Amino acid sequence: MLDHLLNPTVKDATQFIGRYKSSRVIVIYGQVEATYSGRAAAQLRLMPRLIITKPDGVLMVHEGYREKPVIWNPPGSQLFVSVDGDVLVLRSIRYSPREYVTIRIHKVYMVSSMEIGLTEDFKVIGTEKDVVDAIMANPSLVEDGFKVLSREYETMVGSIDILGEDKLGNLVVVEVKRGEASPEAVHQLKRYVEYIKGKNPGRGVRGILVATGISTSAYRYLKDYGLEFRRYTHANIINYT
Amino acid sequence: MLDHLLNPTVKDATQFIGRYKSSRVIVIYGQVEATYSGRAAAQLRLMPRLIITKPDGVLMVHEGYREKPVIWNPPGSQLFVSVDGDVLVLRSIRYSPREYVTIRIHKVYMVSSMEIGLTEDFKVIGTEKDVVDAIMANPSLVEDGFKVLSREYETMVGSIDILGEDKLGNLVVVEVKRGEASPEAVHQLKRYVEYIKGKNPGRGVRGILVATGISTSAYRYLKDYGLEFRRYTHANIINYT
DNA sequence: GCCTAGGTCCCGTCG
DNA sequence: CGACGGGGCCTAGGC
Repeated sequence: MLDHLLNPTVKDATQFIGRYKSSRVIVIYGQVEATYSGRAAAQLRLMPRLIITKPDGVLMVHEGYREKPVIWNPPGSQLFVSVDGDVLVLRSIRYSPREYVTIRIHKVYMVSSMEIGLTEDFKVIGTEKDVVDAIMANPSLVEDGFKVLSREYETMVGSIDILGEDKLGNLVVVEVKRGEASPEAVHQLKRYVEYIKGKNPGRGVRGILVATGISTSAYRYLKDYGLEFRRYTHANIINYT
Repeated sequence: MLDHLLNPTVKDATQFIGRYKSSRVIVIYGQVEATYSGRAAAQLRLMPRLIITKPDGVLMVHEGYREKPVIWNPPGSQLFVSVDGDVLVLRSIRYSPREYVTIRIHKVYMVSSMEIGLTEDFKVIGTEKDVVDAIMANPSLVEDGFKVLSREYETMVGSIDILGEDKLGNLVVVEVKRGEASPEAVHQLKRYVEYIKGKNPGRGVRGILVATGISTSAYRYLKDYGLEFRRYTHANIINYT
C-alpha cells in the first residue's frame, strides 16, 4: 500500500518513480534545483525541497512556507524521469499552453508513494450558486415583490446572474457575490445595467448588488452610479438550499 | 535532517507532529476524514489521503488528483494536535476570516518531516510589471512618438497602468495584460477612458490595450468602444527588462 | 478545443 | 490591519 525508499541510489529512485508515476501519488524529499519556462519563467537554486507528483500529471515543488508550490505543472501535464550522471531529472511538459518544468534532484532523502483516490461527489456548501439558488426559490430575499425573469441572462457584456422585475414594473439587474463585494463587482453590475437600459429605452432599470458585505470604496462607486446594495447573511440563505 | 515514523502509534505520531509543527514541513499519509467550515463548508469521508503542514500554519489535505488541496487553511493559521481515542486529530484555525479545519486520522501509515527553507529572492520573469517596466524604458513599444505622463495613475474607478500622450497631443490610456486579453480587460480600459474623457473635456483621449493576444469577443468589444489593441511578444519586452 | 466566470481563490503591495 | 488587483492563477461549465 505504502512504499518508500530512504536515501536511495539515483537508479533505484528513478525506477521507483517510473513504476508509480501514473498510478500513485509520489512524495520526494530532496536536494533540488528547478526551472520553469512557458508563459513566464522562473528558476530555483539548489536547496532542500518537497516534490509531489500525481497520476493526473500534477507536478509540484513546495518550499517551507506558502500554500502554493513555487514551481508546478497542472493536471494533464506529462512527466518524464531520467538520470544525468548522479542527478535524478524530472521533466514535465504541459501542452496547452506550452510550459516546461525541469527538476534536478542532486540528493534524494526519501521517496514514497501511495495510492490515493478522489472524492467524486465532493461538494462545497456556500458558493455563489447556492445564493442564486436560494433567491430563485425565494425571490423576496432580493426585495419584497421581486419577480425573477431569467437566470444567467446572456448579454453582449457578460452574463447577468438574475434579471427580474420589481413590483412597479422596473427591470432589475441582480449581481450576486458570495462574500464581500469589491469595486470590481460594482463595475460589473454597472455594465449590465447600462446594457439593459440601452436595450429597453424608456423603461426603468435598477441594479442591485447582493452580497454579505461591501467595501467602503465599492459602496461609494455603487452610490455614485445610482445602484443599490442588499446584504444577505448565511442565515437568510440556508433555509432555501 | 529527515525524520519519519512508519505505522506509528497515535501517541508517537502526536508527539512527532507536536515536536516539528512549528519548525518543519510535515507530510502524513493516512486514513483521513476531514471537515471545513468558515466562509463556506465542506466534508470528506474516510479515505487514504496526503496531509501536509508547514511552519507558517499552512495545512493541506490532498487527494490523488488535482493541483489544489481539497481542504486547507492558508498561512497564518494555527495548528493544534490532539488525540481522541485511537484517532489523531488535527485542528486548524484561521482567524481572519474565521475558518476551521478538523482532520481526523484513523490510521497513520507514515509521518515524515524535514526542515525546508524559502527562496527569499524568488522572482518570476514575464509578469505584468515586467511589461510595464519595458514600456517605461521604451515608450515606443506602445507606438511611435508615445510619451509617458504617469504610471499607476490613480482614478476614482481604478488605477491606470500607464497614462501618456501621443504625438498629436491626445491623452492615451494604456492598459497592460501579461497574456491574452479578456473582455474584462477591455471593460477596464473603457472605464478608464471614460473617466479621463470626463476629466478632460474637449481633449482627445485614446485607449490602447497592450497584450500578447486578445480573444475574439474581447476584440469585438474593443472595436465597438473605439479602443485600440497593440500586440507585444516576449521578444519585444525582453530587451528592456 | 477555446472561452467565460467563480474561487474557502492565494498572494503581494500599499494605504 | 484591511483593501485592492494580479496570477504561469486553477477549475468547472458551455459552446
